[in-house]
Amino acid sequence: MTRTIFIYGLVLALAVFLLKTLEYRFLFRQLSAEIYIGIIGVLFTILGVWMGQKITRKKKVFVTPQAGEFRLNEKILSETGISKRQHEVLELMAKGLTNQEIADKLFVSLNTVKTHTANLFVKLDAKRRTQAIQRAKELQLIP
Amino acid sequence: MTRTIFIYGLVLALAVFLLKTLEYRFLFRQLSAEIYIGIIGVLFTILGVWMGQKITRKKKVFVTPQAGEFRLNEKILSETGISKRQHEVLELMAKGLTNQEIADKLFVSLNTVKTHTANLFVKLDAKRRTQAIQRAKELQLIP
DNA sequence: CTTCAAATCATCCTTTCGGGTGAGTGCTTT
DNA sequence: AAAGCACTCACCCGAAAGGATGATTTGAAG
Repeated sequence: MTRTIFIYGLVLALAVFLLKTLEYRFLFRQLSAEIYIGIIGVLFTILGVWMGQKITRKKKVFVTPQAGEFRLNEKILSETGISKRQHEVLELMAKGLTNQEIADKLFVSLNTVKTHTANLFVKLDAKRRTQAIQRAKELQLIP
Repeated sequence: MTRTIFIYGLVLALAVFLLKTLEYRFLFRQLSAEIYIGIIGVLFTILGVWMGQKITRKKKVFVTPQAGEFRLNEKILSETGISKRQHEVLELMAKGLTNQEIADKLFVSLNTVKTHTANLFVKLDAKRRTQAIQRAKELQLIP
């Protein structure tokens, strides 16, 4: 953003200087003022279009984080107090695995998984696993 | 798009005319050419930004359908043979509601919802509701 | 009018979830 | 050393989910 504005200012200054220099040499007597203004207008319109895209494109990158690749929101992760192990369980849960399948995959007992899920539900303020998944996606804790 | 270009042309012509008229009356002797050009530049830059946004905004609507808003994939919906009612149930299921809550919301019995979910699982090739939700999202049947 | 699919509801039975509670181990922080 | 936390596991119990099957109604298509 800052660089975009800087470049804009640079081009603006350059254009003013350039046109001013040319004005008294070749163009002023050969071209009418209307055409002169028109050229400037078109030039800066193009510049404006370019600038506008730069600015809005960067905005869209920040506003829509779920578009494209997933990036874990570690801030919220620490805020909710979800541990690594719990996050693992959460991911497998979201894939549609049962507690037993999760237990097998993580080489722990079913009861352990149930404890993890129970703690997850509290931290995610959910009553069911489907709700927990929904919440976790909103909070960008899972893809 | 066409209207945007039309408006642009209109404003361009208007500006040229306006500035040309003013030029020989008040400004030309009072303001230096640099400032004069600068004003034109800034004006048309703003115009360019506005135009660029108009154009790219319309492009984004057509080019990136899944980024941002959700658009149902009706092709897959018909391929899987999921009915309207089943799709309703699917959406509520994905929100984390229990079968009983879905039944209350749709004014049908719990058994009816269970039948719908059972049929959904077959059509989505899922064994559990969490799996069904996962599959449905992949197939763009739900947001 | 018949056929068919969708939607509705039911009953029976099994599996999975989730809540509550207690407890042992190991690592880090104080 | 003691406290705190994450991780582990266990048992009990009720709620929710899921499987299988049969039945009725209704609207659309043939």
